[in-house]
Parts: sequence; structure tokens; C-alpha cells
Amino acid sequence: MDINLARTFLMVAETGSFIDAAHRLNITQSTVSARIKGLEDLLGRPVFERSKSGADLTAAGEQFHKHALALVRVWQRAQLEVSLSDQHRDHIAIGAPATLWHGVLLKSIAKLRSETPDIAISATAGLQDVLTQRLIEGTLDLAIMYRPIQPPGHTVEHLFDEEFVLVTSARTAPKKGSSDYMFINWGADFQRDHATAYPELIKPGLSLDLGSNPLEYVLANELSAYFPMRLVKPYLSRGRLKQPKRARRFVYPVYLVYPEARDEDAYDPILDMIRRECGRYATD
Amino acid sequence: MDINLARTFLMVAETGSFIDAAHRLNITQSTVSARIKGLEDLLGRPVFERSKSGADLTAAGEQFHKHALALVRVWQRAQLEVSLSDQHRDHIAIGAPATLWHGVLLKSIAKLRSETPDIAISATAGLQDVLTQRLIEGTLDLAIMYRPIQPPGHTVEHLFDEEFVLVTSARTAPKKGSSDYMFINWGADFQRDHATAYPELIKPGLSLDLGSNPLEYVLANELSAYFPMRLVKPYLSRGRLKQPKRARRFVYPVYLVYPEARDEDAYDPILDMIRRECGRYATD
DNA sequence: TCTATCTATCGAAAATTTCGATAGTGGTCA
DNA sequence: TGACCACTATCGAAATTTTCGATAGATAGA
Repeated sequence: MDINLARTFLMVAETGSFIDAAHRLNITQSTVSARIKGLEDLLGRPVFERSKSGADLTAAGEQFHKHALALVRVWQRAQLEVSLSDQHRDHIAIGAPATLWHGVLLKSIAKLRSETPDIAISATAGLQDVLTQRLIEGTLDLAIMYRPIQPPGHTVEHLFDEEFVLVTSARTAPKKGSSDYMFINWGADFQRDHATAYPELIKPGLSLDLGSNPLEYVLANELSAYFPMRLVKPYLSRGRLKQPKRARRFVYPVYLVYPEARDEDAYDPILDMIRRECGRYATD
Repeated sequence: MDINLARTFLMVAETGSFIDAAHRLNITQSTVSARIKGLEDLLGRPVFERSKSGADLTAAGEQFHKHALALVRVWQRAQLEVSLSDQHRDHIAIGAPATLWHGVLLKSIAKLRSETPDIAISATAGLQDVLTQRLIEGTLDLAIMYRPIQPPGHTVEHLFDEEFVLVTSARTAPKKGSSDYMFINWGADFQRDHATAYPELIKPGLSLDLGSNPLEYVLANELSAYFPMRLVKPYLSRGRLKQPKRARRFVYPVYLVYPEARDEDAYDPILDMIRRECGRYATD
């Protein structure tokens, strides 16, 4: 089974015609016909129903379609990853939620980079699910996250516990259900617990990335939202933010996830730096 | 890119030798050499480092390994699903550790098949890491597993807690460190906790599959090993097995993992059956 | 019935793959 | 140091596969 059979299949499926697929693929129509026939021989059933108006997918063809896409994607991905496998002596991709980048890690990462020029570091902010997925598929090397998961072959190490509190920049305390509430998605655990505690406050998901700081947005707009205590404490002290009475608090452990089998020369300076920075926030 | 290049690569990786791979694949050594060279031309870098002692994976080869597995699996899955595409309306692949197949699910699956002839079910036994990997890559639709993970787009649902106890078929209680102990790998959590509790008892990993039942092996050979209590309770009652005093017990929750977005007509009868069967084992 | 438009097949040429033989490389041992 | 062994790489030939251009076959529409 050659990936080109899958590519040809996908092009015929897209164009609806052997001739058009041939043009797009720069081969002759008879080559397309032969390839599709070859594919059908391998699969044991036809994938297209031919007619004067072209070719339509059969039930088997519809079943095969997602596999054909997967084959092409896996192969493309393989080529990409293999081609990157020795560009840097070490390249480490780190992921964490945005709050941990801004509040804890970014300055230290910059400093670490200058101390270890041989090690390329890429920092990614993302939601928990995305970070988990990328750890598993190998496009992320280590992550700091709220959910204690165990991707295969990784070590999960507790760093500290993060307390989330509701704060508001409004002069008067917001009422439940009030439109000044902004839901920030701090991960699936928070999402679930928040939905349980405040089912009436669920809003469409808000996606965070490294470039934006929702705290500034809340300060500027008299909104209320949940934030890690560690970030809002200075603003509470100065009166810029207030804590509404009787609002739920959520506490989630923060974990460091990194490969068991790793190049310690590359990883351990980063791991140690993360442990030091996070040590400041450890509660007893 | 032909899937046979991936298969050849995997066989060389497994055997460590072009010659052995050639024997296993029923082709000549020069064909293996040519195929690996062809693969390396496509990827743009070597995947094996050749030596007199055989062939070892390079960094690029290690990167490529998981993609090669994925290519082979996607194609196998494609063939299976396409071949079933007009026999069954839906095909659902279920994975679980062997103990859950034999002790809980197999009879029920057989019964369910006769009740829902339009739904093809394939049952796979495997270790936790493999099941997780296959859920993520889409070659497994739902799984029952010990580790609470959250593959993207899946629901994780607690079923029951499984207690693992040490049992022996020997007449006299085995001593720690004794050679009658057989280590069975019940998953990464068990492996880790076991290594912590009994560092002197770690043995090379034992792989389980659906065809073998380690309990029969223990009964026949006067060995001791850890098993789920639910499986060994009848043997303990009858005196065929004994529990050594003061041995550690391990308890792990069992979860059902299935897609959030799913064809409920196909999935829900299976999910309900699994919940019913597992309901028997729920402890308070 | 004719025309147009599509796919299927044919035979030839080109390209690729496989084989058996053997060259090349390098480790081990006397 | 040389012989031997065990592995992979390469060669040339043969086998197989793939592609092409030409054309047959099928079918819808005018």
C-alpha cells in the first residue's frame, strides 16, 4: 500500500472525477484509474461508483476516507518530526497555562536561555487538553499543568497548589448572574467544578494564549472573574480588586510533567529552575 | 512511501538485524537493505546505525518508530473497517486489560454481538500505555483502564475500584525475594507502586494478551503473584490460593474511556452493558 | 442515432523492486 | 598481524510494477 494511492483516492473524492484528479496530480487519467483499481484490489471492494458524470464514493469509500487522510497525515508528520530530530543538539518545548508563564516562568526562562545557548527552548501557552495531547503526540517535551495526568513514559511531579479566587474590579459587589462576570477557562477541572458550583454562569469558552493577559482586561473594565490568588494578591492589597463575600474558592495542585527517559544535561537545568520558581508559591 | 517500508523498518527495529528481519519477513537481506535505504532517502536521514553487530536506531529512527507503528495500524484498521463497511453499520474497537476481558466482559460482549448484529465489535487486550496510545490515534474507540487519563475529546467515567492482592498457590508461604514470585504488569501505576513497595522483586516486564491467563499458570506452578481480588476470591474460598500475611494491597480505580462525540445508537448499548457488568464489582 | 464525456483496458516503455552473488567493513581471537 | 566471522552494501540481471498514449466501452443528453 503506497501513500500515493491514498493521495489519489483523496483527490478523486475531492474533485469527483478521475480526469480532474489526474490534472491536479500531474498524471494521466489511466494512471488514476489504475491506482484506484489497485487500491480497490487491496481493500477488496470498490471505493468509487463510476458514471458518465464522474465518480462518487461508495459506502466503503466513505469509510476509507478518514483512513486515507490519517495515512497522509501520519506520513507528513513523520517526515516533519524526523527532519527536525537533529536541528538542535537539544530542543525542548515547554507548555504551561498562560498564568504560569506570565506570573512565574517567563523571566526565568529568558535568563536560562542565555545561560544554556545550546539548548533551544520553545514556550507554549495553552489549555490543559491541548497540552496533554501534545505531550502524548510528542510535540511537547515538558509541561506544567493543573491536571495530574500520566502520559506514558512521563514523570508527574507535584510543584505547588494553586488557589483560584473570584475577584472583581467593580466598585460594587457583582450579583450572581450579573453580566459583569467573565468566565476564564483554567482547565477542565476548573471548568467542571465551576459548572457544578455556578451552573448559571457558564459562558462560551474563552481561549487564552501567551499574548493576552485577562487580568489587565478585568482591571480596565470593571469585571469579575476567577484568578489564581498568587496573581491578584498585590491588587487586593492595593484595593484595585475586591473579593466578593462567600464566593467559592477552588484549589488545584500544579504538576510538572516531563519524560522519564531524557537527556539530563538538557532537561535538568530547566526542571531545577521551574522547581525553584514554583517553590516560592508552595503552601504548606 | 509504501507501508512495507514501515513494516520492514519495524521488523529491523525489533530484531536488531537486517538478516533476522529478512528471515521474519520472508525476503532477502539485500531487499531489507534496499528498503531501509529507500526509506532513508524519503526521510532525508538515516534511521539505523549499521555495525557488525547489527543495526541500532538513530535519533531519527527513534522519532520515526511511532509513526511507522501508526502507519501500519491505520492501514490495518482501514482494511478492517472497509471490509466490514457493508456488513455492519458500525464497527467499535474496545480495549481493556486481559483481566477485565476474562473476568468481566467477554461473555457479555458475545451476548451483545448477537443482540446487535449491525455493530461490529473488536476486543483488544493490552497494557495501559498501548491502550492510551491507540485511543489517541483513533485505532481504538473505547477502553476500560486503570489509569484515569483524559485523551482529548474523550469522556472518562469511573466504573469501580479494583483491589490487587498477593496470592500464592504454594503450600508454604513464599519468602520475599523468593524465586516463586511472578511479576505481572497490571499497568504503570501498579508497576510504580510495586517497585516502591518491593524494589527487590522487580522482574522483566511480562506482556499479557487475550489468549493467556496468568492465573491458570500460577495455579499450575506453585507461584505467587498479584491479582485482582475479584478474580481470585473463589480460589481463596476453596483453598486453592492463599494470601500471604502482611503483603501490600493496591487499589486502583477502573475507568471507562469513550468519545464525547459518538454515534449513540452504536455506542450506548455497549456502554450500558459495560456499566452493568462492572456495577457488580463496585465497592462502597 | 449521434455526440460528448467519462472510465477501463491494452500493449509498450519506463521505473522500481527483488534476488543471488559478492564486495566492504569491522570486531574477535590466536 | 592475519584469519575468520558476521554483518551490511552494492552490483547486475531478472522480475514485477507503474505509467503512458491510444483506444475501447459505457452511458447520458440532444
